[in-house]
Amino acid sequence: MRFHSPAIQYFHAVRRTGSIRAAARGLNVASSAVSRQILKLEQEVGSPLFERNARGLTLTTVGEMLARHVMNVLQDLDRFRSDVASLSGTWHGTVSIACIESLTESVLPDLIASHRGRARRVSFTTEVMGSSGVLEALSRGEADIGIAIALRHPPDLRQVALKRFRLGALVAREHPLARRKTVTLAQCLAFPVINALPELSIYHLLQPLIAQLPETPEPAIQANSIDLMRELAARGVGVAFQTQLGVGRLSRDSQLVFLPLDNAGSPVWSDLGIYVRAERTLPAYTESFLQELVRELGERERRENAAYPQVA
Amino acid sequence: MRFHSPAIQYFHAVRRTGSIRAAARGLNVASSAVSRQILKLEQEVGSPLFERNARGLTLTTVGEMLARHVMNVLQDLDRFRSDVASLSGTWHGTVSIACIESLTESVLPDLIASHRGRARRVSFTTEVMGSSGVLEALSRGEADIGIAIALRHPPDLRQVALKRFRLGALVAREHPLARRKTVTLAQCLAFPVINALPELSIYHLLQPLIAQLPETPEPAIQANSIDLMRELAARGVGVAFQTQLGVGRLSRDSQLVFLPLDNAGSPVWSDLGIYVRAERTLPAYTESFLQELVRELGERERRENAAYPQVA
DNA sequence: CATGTTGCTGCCGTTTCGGCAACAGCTATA
DNA sequence: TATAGCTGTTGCCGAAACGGCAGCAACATG
Repeated sequence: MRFHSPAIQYFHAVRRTGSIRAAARGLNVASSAVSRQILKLEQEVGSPLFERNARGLTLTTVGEMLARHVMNVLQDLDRFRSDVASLSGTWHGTVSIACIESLTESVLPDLIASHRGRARRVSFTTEVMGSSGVLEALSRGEADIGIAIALRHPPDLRQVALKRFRLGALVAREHPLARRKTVTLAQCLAFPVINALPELSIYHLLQPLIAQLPETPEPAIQANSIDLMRELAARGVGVAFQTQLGVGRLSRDSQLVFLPLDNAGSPVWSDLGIYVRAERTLPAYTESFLQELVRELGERERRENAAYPQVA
Repeated sequence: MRFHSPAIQYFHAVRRTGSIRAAARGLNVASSAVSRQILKLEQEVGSPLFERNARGLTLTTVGEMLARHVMNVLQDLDRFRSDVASLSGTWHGTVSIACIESLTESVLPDLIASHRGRARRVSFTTEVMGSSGVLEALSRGEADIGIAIALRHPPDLRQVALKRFRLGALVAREHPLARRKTVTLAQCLAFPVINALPELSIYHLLQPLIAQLPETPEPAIQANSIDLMRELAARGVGVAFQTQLGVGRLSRDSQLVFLPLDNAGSPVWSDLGIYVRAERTLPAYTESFLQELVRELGERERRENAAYPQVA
């Protein structure tokens, strides 16, 4: 089922690899064939598509425009294929997800497991990265669904849903703060804290609030792994901060306690966005999983915000 | 700039014409070439795309799926072309509009004229048809922008905007009703009326209201042309019904008077929808005109609904 | 300076494409 | 019922496009 001219596919491969020879290797063809198709494309468009650096190729402005078109074509071809397959009862395909770390502890594994239970032929590829990386991966067509902190997103992406979760402190069961219902940032900073490094979005949520406090916090541990921070908190090393999303099981086993943050009387929100390329119709199986993801996150949002009292 | 395999374009032509030979004529190639490309496509998809009737070809279910994909590809190619062109300062292209008759008197000619004044290189194709025809033309990819009475639209279309205009009676200046501010349907039916035939949407707006009246109206003129109905009303033949959109100039010349309908104390609305294919990104010049169209219709909606009193 | 990489280009065999003419199947008309 | 006109399909063959091989110059890295 390859009814698009080779030029399209070759161009796509060259854009991804940034090199003609590398693309040729991946396509199992001679590099000369790839080179010629690119040259032919440039001749037909009437403008160079790549800048030839000595160490590979970079897209020109026109090249980026064509890349957008080619991505639309190939992604829609994918959707068409899945539509035809689903007509003959065969539902198969791969859902590719790019997300931030908060989802890996409970939300994503639960969802994928339950989905695979129903649709065995749908496989998954998930890649964990930073919020901006998620958006970029989506833009480059390297993922179908993205979950990230809701920043300003580029116009080629569409925000399917926006869910807010309360940011809270994570402490061991034996921690002095553990018996409270909520905590303020100042109360936490009286103890050793496990700070997020700037590459984590939690850093950018908390930093402005910390800056407002009169006292400078005592030296603390810094980390860039949500998982590590959680485990550290469980061992009583200090107070960690994250949304309750990343702490489902551990808190069920009662090793950890989650305390919603109270910032001058109001909660601290962490906004999670679900993103998709705008110029695209998803394959049925991807759309189906997306709906479940939105529903599940909405469910957790409702449940968690009901479980903890509003900070008057 | 034809970097898509001939099969795609041939398939598209065959779908439109419903015949291989007709498509071949339009493409200036031998019919055998077209036939082979279609056969090759069917082989690669693994399923027939057309049903061979003795008098031409009809799409199968899989064929319709491919048609959707091909339309997405070709329309997006169009957008890409316009993007490249606009990069070199050249803005040209054709905006294709399908709309109902109410727009032809004033809205569309005004807008097109003013737009061509600014962007001389953008040309227009407009086709007038019934509301359902507008939606079908859009679905088939035969128009870029559709304006129709806001019915339930198929999922492959997107309603860009929804504007409501008051339905009213149209009478000559000398008509006995002409001095009123508003009229009820019953008042109109005391005079000869010019009824719309079922192919016009006005019929479906008024019929349920007429059916509620106790008295059966006296025999009247029936027509399927908004223009004709307007001219008849101007000559004092009877009372016509339409939105004020279709009566801009004549009422300015004071030959006609527009009287908003009052139906048991509330206005009678005619909902106008602006539609676009959902799985599509419009070329810049089309998008630009679309924005103007939405703005202009919104402007008229505001102006007209302010010009006439609310029926308490 | 040597080595490895990059993209590009003749040369040539293979594949694909398209035009011509003929064929079978069907419909409408006489 | 016979004929004319349409439909899509199929061999045959020339032309165009494609792809592989080997070699080229340009540049980066050691």
